Amino acid sequence: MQEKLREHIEKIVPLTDEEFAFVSAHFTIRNYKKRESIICKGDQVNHCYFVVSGLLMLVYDDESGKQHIVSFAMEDWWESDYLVYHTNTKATMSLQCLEDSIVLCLTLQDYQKLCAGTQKMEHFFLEKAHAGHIGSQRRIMSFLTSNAKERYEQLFQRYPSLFQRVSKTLPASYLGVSRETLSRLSS
Amino acid sequence: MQEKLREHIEKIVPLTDEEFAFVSAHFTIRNYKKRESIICKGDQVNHCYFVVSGLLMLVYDDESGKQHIVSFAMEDWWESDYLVYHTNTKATMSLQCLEDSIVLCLTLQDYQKLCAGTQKMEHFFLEKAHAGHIGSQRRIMSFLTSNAKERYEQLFQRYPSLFQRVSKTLPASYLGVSRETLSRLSS
DNA sequence: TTGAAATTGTGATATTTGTCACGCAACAGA
DNA sequence: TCTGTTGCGTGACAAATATCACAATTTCAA
Repeated sequence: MQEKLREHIEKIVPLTDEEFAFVSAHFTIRNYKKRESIICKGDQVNHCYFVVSGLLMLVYDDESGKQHIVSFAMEDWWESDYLVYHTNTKATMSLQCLEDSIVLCLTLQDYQKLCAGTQKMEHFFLEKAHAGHIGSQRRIMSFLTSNAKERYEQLFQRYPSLFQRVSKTLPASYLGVSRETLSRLSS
Repeated sequence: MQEKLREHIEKIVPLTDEEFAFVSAHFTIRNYKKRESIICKGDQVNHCYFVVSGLLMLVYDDESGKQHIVSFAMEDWWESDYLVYHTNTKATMSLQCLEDSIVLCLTLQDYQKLCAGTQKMEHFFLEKAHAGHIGSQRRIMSFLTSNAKERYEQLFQRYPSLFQRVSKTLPASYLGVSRETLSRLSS
């Protein structure tokens, strides 16, 4: 399990065995079943999560009861309600498992210790944050420049497997389209 | 000029005079006039920019000639075509001045030197990257949960001055709405 | 000052997308 | 196996938004 984390980090910064032992000691491992919630709306958010295996989604439920998927998190992804994680407020979103999943959990305190303790890890998280920012920007561009059909095609091209792993309602609410419209587009 | 940068950084990490002198030495200052382009589509992107004063926009022009505003950058903001900045490819977007502007420029090499040289700066940029990521996520949520009118109101509430500083075509193309629709919404 | 260009509002209409309703098929749990 | 739930497609219609056209106003440079 931890090996996956090491590989993942070492794509960006190489680590000695001792360094990785230090890093690794800050994570705890957890198993979740399909449909379980890792974070519920209103929770204190103490952890961010590295997905070892499985599939998660970060969801916002609006007042009218509609679900909006802010992001999916597949293997090797980091996820949390970051706004809340960094400001220590209560979760506005929930983080749910779409498949049985194994995650590594990191508390905010340990995250800060890791960053302060080894510049390598701070660098690693900086690179990840950049990648996240660039990814979000791509998604914003997609909203600005593309209609529903084009956004669907872009998502399909980027994550073809996603459509086999989850029901089509979910990509629809990630794309900001009703499931009926998505159904018509994809047929 | 550099004082603004120092204040800005010190909101996150305190710096000694020597430290700031070291940081400051990596930036060069530039003036641009309204309508000038700091980055043009196709350029090599060598710098990222800290806006001392003025107003910039990051724009993507699609094949059909439509303009899409990926972001505005006001005083105290950092901006660049980050994807390109970090991957050393050619600009897909352009960065234009909406007012006479003063910016501080940082090359990628110097950015890396700064990060490697002082953990404080790496930490500073990490915090900035998080804030950027959270901001993008907010905008994505806005696309997912809100119609044109609500998005307009959110933007207006967040940056009321923007609507006095630029023509209404621009907020429209930031919101992903035609200028006609925006005009009808705001009247 | 003056004339050209840019900005803005608004009507008419087309297009895209959402909503509601329904039936059928697949699937999971008792 | 039975049965309720969920997922999926699709028709009919409604709502949101885009597009095109035009006139009034403002801005700005010669």
